[in-house]
Amino acid sequence: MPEPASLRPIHPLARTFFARNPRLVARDLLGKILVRDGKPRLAARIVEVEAYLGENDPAAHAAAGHTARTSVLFGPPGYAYVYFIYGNHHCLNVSCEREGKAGSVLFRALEPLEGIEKMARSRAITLESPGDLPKLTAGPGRLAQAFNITRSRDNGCDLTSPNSGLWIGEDGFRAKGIQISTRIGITKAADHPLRFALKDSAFVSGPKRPRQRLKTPLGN
DNA sequence: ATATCGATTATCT
DNA sequence: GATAATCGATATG
Repeated sequence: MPEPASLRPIHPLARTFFARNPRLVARDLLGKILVRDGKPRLAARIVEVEAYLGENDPAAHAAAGHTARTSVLFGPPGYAYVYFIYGNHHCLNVSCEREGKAGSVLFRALEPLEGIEKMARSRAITLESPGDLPKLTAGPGRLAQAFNITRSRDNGCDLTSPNSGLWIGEDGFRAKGIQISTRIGITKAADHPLRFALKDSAFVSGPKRPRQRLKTPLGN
């Protein structure tokens, strides 16, 4: 698989970026880049995220209150909240708001940019065509596996600092179209428009054609 | 000490 | 579209 042409330099985001309402952070994270330093470095553009609004959001883990598990969510903004789900998968969030006020953004899908072969090895899949690329990072569990993100290794790490080895940056890319829809895989508070995706990205998770509730026009 | 369930994925039909 | 797999956090006794 060919590696894409070299990117513009990637600069880390400031902590103030995350010290806001999760919906704003979620929207603005589209087009930013998740980086895992190493040999080679891994980099992938954020194309799908979901906002979780904290203690008053029944779908958020923070609704359980401040426990050992949710501690990072109630801490300062810009830190990784990693949880383990369904006995198999890790998922990555970044904390938002401020110390004492929970809120986070779940990373749901990425477009691979650098270190694609390494991601494929971590995912234990063989890339046979460009059409296989979404299998690397389309879905929260998949992207965590591609980046070797685990709770023991990464929970609580500072995503604004390249020194942590896992961080979020920007390269000047401007998101063009943004698709807003309801969050996936939850039962509580399921009907709020808190899922954000880059329109027309082939790397977004979930149904290919976003479930169209179009009514058939009369006369067809 | 034990039971429940989940911010998912892969693999079927 | 449906479902099995799998385990840690949490609630309850």
